[in-house]
Amino acid sequence: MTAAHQEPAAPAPSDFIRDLVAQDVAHRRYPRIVTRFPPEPNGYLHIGHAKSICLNFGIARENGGQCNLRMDDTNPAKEEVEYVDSIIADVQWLVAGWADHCLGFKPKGATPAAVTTNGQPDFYLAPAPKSKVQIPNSKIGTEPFFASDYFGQIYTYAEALIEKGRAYVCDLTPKETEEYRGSPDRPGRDSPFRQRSVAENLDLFRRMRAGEFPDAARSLRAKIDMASPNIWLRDPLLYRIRHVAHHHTGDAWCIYPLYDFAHCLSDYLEGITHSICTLEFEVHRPLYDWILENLNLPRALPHQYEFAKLNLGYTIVSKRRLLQLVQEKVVTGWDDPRMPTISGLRRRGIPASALRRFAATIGVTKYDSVTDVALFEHAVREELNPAAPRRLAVLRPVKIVLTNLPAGETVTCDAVNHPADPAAGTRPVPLTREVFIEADDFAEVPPPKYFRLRPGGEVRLKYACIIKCDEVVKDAAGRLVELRCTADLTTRSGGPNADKKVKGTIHWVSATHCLDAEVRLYDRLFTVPEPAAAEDFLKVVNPKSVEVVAAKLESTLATARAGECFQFERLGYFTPDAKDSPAPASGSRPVFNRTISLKDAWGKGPAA
RNA sequence: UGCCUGAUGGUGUAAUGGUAGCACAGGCGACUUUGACUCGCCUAGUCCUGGUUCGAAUCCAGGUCGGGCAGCCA
Repeated sequence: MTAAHQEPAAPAPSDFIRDLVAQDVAHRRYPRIVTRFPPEPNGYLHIGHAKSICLNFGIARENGGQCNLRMDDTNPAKEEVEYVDSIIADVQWLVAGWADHCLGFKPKGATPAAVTTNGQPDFYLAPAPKSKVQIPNSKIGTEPFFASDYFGQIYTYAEALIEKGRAYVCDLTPKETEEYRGSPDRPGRDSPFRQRSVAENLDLFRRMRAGEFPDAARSLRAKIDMASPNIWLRDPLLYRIRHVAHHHTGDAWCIYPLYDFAHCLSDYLEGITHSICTLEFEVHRPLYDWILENLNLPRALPHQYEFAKLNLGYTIVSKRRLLQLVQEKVVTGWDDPRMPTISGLRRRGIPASALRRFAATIGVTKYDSVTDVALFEHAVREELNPAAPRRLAVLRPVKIVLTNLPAGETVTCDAVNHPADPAAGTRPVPLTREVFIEADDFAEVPPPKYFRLRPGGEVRLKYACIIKCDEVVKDAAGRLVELRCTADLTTRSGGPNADKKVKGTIHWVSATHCLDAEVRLYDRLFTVPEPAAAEDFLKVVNPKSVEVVAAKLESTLATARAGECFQFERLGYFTPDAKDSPAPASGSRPVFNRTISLKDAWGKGPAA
């Protein structure tokens, strides 16, 4: 984006969660609103996470609060630092210029501090001062929150539960545990180890921690109710034994807390007020509350709220399946521009503001829906249209010889940089004897209502003049070689016949001044509206999701850099590829990605 | 057949007992040196059956249909 672009002055969004937050604010139930975005670092963030980020950061922003970025890293078997790095980069990019002042990071290495709250011992981990939030990853700087930084504290809470008789060490095997749990319509049975003494539980739990037992030999369980209609209240597991190194804590632990135990406590330790998650955690909420309520915690407790995650048409929004696409090399990586990952979308040229606009458009509800991709595409065009400078580029060139223009002569034309913004100015584009036009813009046998170039017909070269097609030259095989046309220079802007009307105006570039480039044209990755519902989603991958063309660009595009977005007139929005673009001035062909085509009422489909 | 939860045009949503509105998509038209943008007009909806009420998308009851939950995943 070359032009600074402000967030649209839209009315503050409203939804059922924001309404609840507003009530809590009105009743002063918390000193400050604190939310969190808690991804597990086992994959890259995608557009569904973008919805959640916009919700959590949006609420923080609208209430003068803060939103902590927290790695929910309690399962070392699946997690990697590559993922934590990508998550940090993606969140910062998405939030930049919008809610970075709300982004909660902690001082590097910080863990919850012992404090006294209302005369009671307590633990709390404050975010870093705002001034330092901008420099994550430096040695003395800040970093995201990590659930794994709370393992010590969580362990202490586990012992507290044991001492209260609310948790016990269970020796059932995983298989037996499943059998004892019962089923949704059949109550479970008590574990034979349920009545162990506090002393024995404490001893066993400490020995679990000390590494005396092999994986899965024992577990720590909450003692709640094996007959509960809610499966998650049937003595859920709190801790499991896993002799595995952790990406953040190394070999410090061989027992790891499960999500249900770690999450609510992480929220509490960070002073989270509103813990917002997706619908599948609804049945876990009673457990979330049970754990916190059974620990006599002195500060106000966080509460969990659930919303429907995003489902997008023609798209897969599932880390597991996205990982499959990467592993099976259906795409080139997590940041392939066809991927709905935040890094893929960014590389594709989608601005962060478009993701935010999209999030605001779809709102937040508990209704499980499939959002039409058209809503997303609209948000992208809404952001790009006012911001993207216009350029001329020909994707599938056809040569035109302007027979009345001498070779070597250059007619300099003025092209406007943005039709809606005179301040963007103009740039010179050279008209020469040989130019390229789009293959689509000539039809030897035009269909009805076709108003571009045809044999004997006239068309305007945008910003230049009207030309007439005198002759169609073909080779022996009948393939089009070139079009021989005459240019009517009196129809140039400012010329005596400038106002002459022709039905069509087409884009073009000078054959002698243009730049060769590789342009990648992307289409949807799947051929069906709901690939997630397909028997095998890999079988509905669109075989034509990318097409690479050798294009001719106006020479001013030589200095374009990744991150900048241009509208190639009549075609769509394009951006230099951040990974494959050659170094500037290297002389190699630049590589552009098509972010999105222009709407096309004529072709009724993706342009070009 | 257990528990939790939801249902408003094709899609996403608003209306919080008082005129069912907005956006997208679709259609028609105006404008146009982008078949874009912009502008105007149009199409199209409260899951069903009862009940409460002067008045129900909203409250109540019963149904129907959808989603979620039985990992030592999150």
